[in-house]
Amino acid sequence: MPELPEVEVIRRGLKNEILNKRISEVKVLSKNTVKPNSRTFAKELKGKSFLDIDRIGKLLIFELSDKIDFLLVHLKMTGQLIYTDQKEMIAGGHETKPRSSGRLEDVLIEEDLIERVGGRLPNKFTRVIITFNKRGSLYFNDMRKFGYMRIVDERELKKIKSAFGMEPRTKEFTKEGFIKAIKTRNKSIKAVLLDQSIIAGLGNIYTDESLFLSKVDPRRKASSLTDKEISALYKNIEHIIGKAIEYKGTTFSDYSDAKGNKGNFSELLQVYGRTGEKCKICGTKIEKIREAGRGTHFCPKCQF
DNA sequence: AAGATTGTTGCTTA
DNA sequence: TTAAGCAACAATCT
Repeated sequence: MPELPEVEVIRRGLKNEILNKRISEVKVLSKNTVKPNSRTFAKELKGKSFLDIDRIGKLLIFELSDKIDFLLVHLKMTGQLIYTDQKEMIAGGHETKPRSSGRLEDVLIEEDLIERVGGRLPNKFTRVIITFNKRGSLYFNDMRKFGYMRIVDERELKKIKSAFGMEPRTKEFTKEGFIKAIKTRNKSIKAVLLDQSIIAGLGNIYTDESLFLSKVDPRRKASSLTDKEISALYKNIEHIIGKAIEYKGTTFSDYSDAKGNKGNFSELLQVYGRTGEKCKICGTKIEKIREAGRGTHFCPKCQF
């Protein structure tokens, strides 16, 4: 369930840790997770380093030091990217006891990581391990195996990027452009906001939250929204995405940042996951329906 | 024990 | 072309 804010927090965290470090080892524990195949994947990464990490929508883009290829990572629903340079974590499989050095500092760091990640790494959901300079490792965990890692060249990257719509909090995300994008669609506003080719980065949580803040019923046809409503929606999307990044994302079940930390935005959620609870504005019970094929939370009194 | 679940793609139908 | 609905991907929880 990572959406734009969660992926952005991961991107920033990772940038501080792994740039310009030589990749010494690549372990693929689940072959369908990487494309095109395990052998090519490992070969393309080994010996290189990451020069930069970029993002479009929910897709992470790692620039490789050969200046030709890029590593794309999509976390889909349950993917996690966690970096640690704890030797114990790397050395010990989940059946092995941690081999702590015994130094107080190391023990504390290790216990802290276990606390945050919920266990030692790798765990049974670890699909890929990328190790740098024989020390720190980047773990790609993904319970449901929907996520992927993929190497592409510049041409493919360009093509993939072109399929994304405008992205909140960038200069292309203008009020005028947004109004036009909404007004010209006949499907529901919920479906439009979730459509990555129209607006990039919103998922189920921030879509429901933005619509609540804007007092718009998620079932409304996008084209039926007034300029005033769309303007409010525009402002609220910008606001909520910014706020969520500030709070390090929303942790519902699987999300954690690059260091395994949980996000703190959950406490600010107004409707998502609050089915049957009281609306914080009017006290009416929050309802959950199905719209655009997704569980959709809203206040039947505040949103119309 | 059937049904629901965060994201995305692709297929079918209208 | 556009939109809606659904299955699939896999694992877990209720």
